[in-house]
Amino acid sequence: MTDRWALAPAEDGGVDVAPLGPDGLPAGPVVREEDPSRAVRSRPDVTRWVWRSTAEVYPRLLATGVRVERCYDVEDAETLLLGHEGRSGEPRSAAAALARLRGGPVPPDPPQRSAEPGAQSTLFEPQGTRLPLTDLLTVYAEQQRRHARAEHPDRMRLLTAAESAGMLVAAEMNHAGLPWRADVHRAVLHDLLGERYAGGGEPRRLAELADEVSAAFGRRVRPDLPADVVKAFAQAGIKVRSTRRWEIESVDHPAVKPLLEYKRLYRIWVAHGWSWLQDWVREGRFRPEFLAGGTVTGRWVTNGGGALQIPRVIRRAVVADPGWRLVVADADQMEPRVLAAISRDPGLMEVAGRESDLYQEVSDRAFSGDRAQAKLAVLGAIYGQTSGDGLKNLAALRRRFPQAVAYVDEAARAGEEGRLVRTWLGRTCPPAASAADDTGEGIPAAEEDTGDRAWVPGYASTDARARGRFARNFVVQGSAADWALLLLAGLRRRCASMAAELVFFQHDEVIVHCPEEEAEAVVAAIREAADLAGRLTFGETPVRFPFTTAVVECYADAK
DNA sequence: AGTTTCGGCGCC
DNA sequence: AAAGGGCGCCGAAACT
Repeated sequence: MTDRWALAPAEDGGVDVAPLGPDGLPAGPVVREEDPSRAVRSRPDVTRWVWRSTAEVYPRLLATGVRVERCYDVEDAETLLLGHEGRSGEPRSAAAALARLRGGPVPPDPPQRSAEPGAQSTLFEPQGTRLPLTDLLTVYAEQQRRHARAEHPDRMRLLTAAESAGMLVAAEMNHAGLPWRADVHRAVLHDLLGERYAGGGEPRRLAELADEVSAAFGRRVRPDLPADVVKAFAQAGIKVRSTRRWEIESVDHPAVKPLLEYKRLYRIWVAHGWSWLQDWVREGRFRPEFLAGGTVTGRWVTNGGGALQIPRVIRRAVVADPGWRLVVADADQMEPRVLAAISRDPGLMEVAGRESDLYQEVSDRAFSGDRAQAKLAVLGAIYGQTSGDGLKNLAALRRRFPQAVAYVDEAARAGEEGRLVRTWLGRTCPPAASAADDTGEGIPAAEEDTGDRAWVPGYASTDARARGRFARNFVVQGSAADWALLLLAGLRRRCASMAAELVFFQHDEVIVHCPEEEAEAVVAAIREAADLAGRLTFGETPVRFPFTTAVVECYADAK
């Protein structure tokens, strides 16, 4: 029978549900259920739930122990479809989509709230305009037709399905939390920073380093104030334009060493110190809010706690529960492998078809054995390096892997010219932030007077160049994010039959928390999911996506 | 006084 | 060696 059902929260705390036919329209009556969890639990044969917003519905289900196999997130799909259609500036709520269909006034999107420490407030609040189930399905049915009009309909369907799966994963990670030992964290802080003083001021070690810096300059200097430091260097006869580490490092002055150490420890103190611990860790779990597809490229972001920037020394505090393990899995050289897959460059695909160190392989072929140079060249090509040794290295890369370099060059040109640029699955980079709706898409804004100027190498404006670099990186980083979604979806599926839980994801790295006896099965599941994700995302190519996996009790012991 | 931007740096 | 992509976070500085 029907395996797709739709679900829409009602005003009274209940939900409306209805089975869907192949056309995406109701294939049976709409039923009102008082208890959302029971509505789902009592329909175990449903393999995909269509709903407005995973963030609205799914946390409530998880709180009562209910999980779903798949979903389709209408508002996420709307965002992806609008982007693909070159309409990324338009409101993306389901209500807006409905209004566009009916020709009424289109409501603007509600402002996004930012997370507050420990608030968890998003769990029970609808964060958008509710839509009656029949209206939601009107939007859904039209979205099905819009998929068919996409540049690659099958890929577009895969993209929206994959990102919906990612939203389930994100909600489940938010629910599970990352195992966190506050006592270990405190021990690390004490070890690095020394005792805290009453009143919330700097801990002992920072105060000592500040004194050393002041002594070296011969006057009181606050090392946390860049302007103060620049002035102090100037008085010592040393011109520095900023206090960035790479600029200070080469300066010959006794203040440099304690200053750099101060900056390192200061960073840990303010970003992951005692107040962070107080704010973000509860009952042995760090609970950031993962947001799938939170960036233009499709990379995830987190709200609160800086979960994607946990310093290495602090990872000591991430410890598995007793009898459990952390399976830490890191994709090896993901971005160049993705470049091989999307460009179909024969040489690079052959290199990426091996599981061995890709940079070493590239180096052997194009850089006479200098791995570091090869790595810089590959990353420079992806990031759009414009100067330094990178250019010389790029030439060597271009000779050996012309199709790969041409692929990112073409993306850069499209970006500079203001054309749409897409990932392999069809996530689309807006041409530029529109002047009307400048809510900060992260896209460098277009200049007003360059629209009709032909693209000439070397003559593009600074802004156009920035857009070019963005677009060049977008196709690789974004396609990598496409692949990562498929990986997560596959891994989630394999973990569903185990006690294992996904607890962390960071671009090309995933952590699974599982009983010790499941660890080897999880390692195997990651490899299988990676292979499958490679085939599903990019089709049949020789490219492999190997992982480095470690089964550990403590995150810091991985790699 | 409250809000936004900046400088710097953590991660990939 | 030098500076090219994506983020979030913090305090201070620069606004209103």
